[in-house]
Amino acid sequence: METTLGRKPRLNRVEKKAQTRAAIVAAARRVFLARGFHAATLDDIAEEAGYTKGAVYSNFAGKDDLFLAVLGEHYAARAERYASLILGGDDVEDTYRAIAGVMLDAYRREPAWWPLVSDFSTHASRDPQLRERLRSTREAFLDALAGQVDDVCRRHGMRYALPARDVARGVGALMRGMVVEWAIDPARLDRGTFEEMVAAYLRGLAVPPPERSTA
Amino acid sequence: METTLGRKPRLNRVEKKAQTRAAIVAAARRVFLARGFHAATLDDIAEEAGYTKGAVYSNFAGKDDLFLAVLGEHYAARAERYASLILGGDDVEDTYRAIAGVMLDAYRREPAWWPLVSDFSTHASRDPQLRERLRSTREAFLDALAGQVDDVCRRHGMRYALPARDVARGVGALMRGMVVEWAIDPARLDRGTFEEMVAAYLRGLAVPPPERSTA
DNA sequence: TGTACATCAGTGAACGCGCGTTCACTGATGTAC
DNA sequence: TGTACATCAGTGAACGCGCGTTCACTGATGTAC
Repeated sequence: METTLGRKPRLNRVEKKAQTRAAIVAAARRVFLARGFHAATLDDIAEEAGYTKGAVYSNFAGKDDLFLAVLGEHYAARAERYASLILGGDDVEDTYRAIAGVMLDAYRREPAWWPLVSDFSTHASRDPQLRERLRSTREAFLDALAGQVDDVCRRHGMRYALPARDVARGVGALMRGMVVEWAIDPARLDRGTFEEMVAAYLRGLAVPPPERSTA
Repeated sequence: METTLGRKPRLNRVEKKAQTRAAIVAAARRVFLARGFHAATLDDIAEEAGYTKGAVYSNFAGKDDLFLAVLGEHYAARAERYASLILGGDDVEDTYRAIAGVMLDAYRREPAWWPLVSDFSTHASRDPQLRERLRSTREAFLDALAGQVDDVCRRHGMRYALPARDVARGVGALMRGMVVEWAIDPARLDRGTFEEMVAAYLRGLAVPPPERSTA
């Protein structure tokens, strides 16, 4: 005796397929994170989802297409969360460190995510069509981040020497690069150091330089 | 009638093996750059070098070991070149832009190099022994870069908020991250933008902030 | 200088293995009447 | 409501392919005497 909010025993074909697709994407995310893009196999993913490889091919064009689906969901969820996360205090420096902190926390939660995207990017860059799909997926995500940068500018009455989108791209690049360092040598992962790096980049990009003697 | 400086017709075993090894490393570099770490095969490499796969295994423990040899040679050559390259003018800003320029030129010359190292890093991070070998190889290279940072400090009578090694690590990270962006969307490769990013990072990291009214 | 033996860099072929993709098929769901 | 047929999500197995690694062997180089 379940309400309509509970698991419906009867699903039509469209609903059932959507459910299967979602299960595969969720399973793919886990397997990709656990094994990396190259080492993750469609067998692993199908089994993790409780289906066979055929089910994957019934829902996706192939491994690349499946990964793009995982990536799209990830970015959508991230953009939503970011939208209300980086508020910070009255000091811009606090906001800068908060930005670094949010990224670092995400990394600590899923350290394999960033290398995963890096590997897929290298892979995708060798196939024009795939590269274009990845590009547009990422660019949509960068829109959200650029919006955050604009918010920071508005709140603190300032501007940067580069377009908001490039400001965000740089922060992401710094993070992505440091993730490689941390992968090689986890001992280098230091919150204070990374906060200082991000803050320095944004501080140095601000124009005119922020005056500390405002308050 | 060649002098002793010419190609010696007679090579003893040690010399001949060293020659083979060098040829394989050089061929490996080309094939890795052309196809990427995962897609490059030992068959490709051996053929490119003019040997069979057995010759590779006679000189290296395997694919990973061979890549580390390529990496070691690259870093050695780079460290040497850097040592006399980033001189810059009287303005620190010029030096910052020169640093960005040197990296960008290297990228333009061999765009596949950075993704190659990123992919190998992800790969190596999954094997403790391999990761340690990569770590020490990289750390040696970072020593050279840290030396460059110290030179800049000495020349301009300044210091940074982070140890020289981390300053360098951050610049490298920014570059590595942007390379991923450029791989996805080559149109984003813009000299001015990247110079501004690197300059902003270093400018923001300087303590106390550089005074423009010195001259 | 010459001979007999030892070494070992590089050969060539096979091994062992697993992956992404395809495809004929099935049986539950959907549709037409 | 019931029947006959159509659809298609997911199955299961095979296909096609290539890779990293191993290994018995060879023949040129090195060594001992």
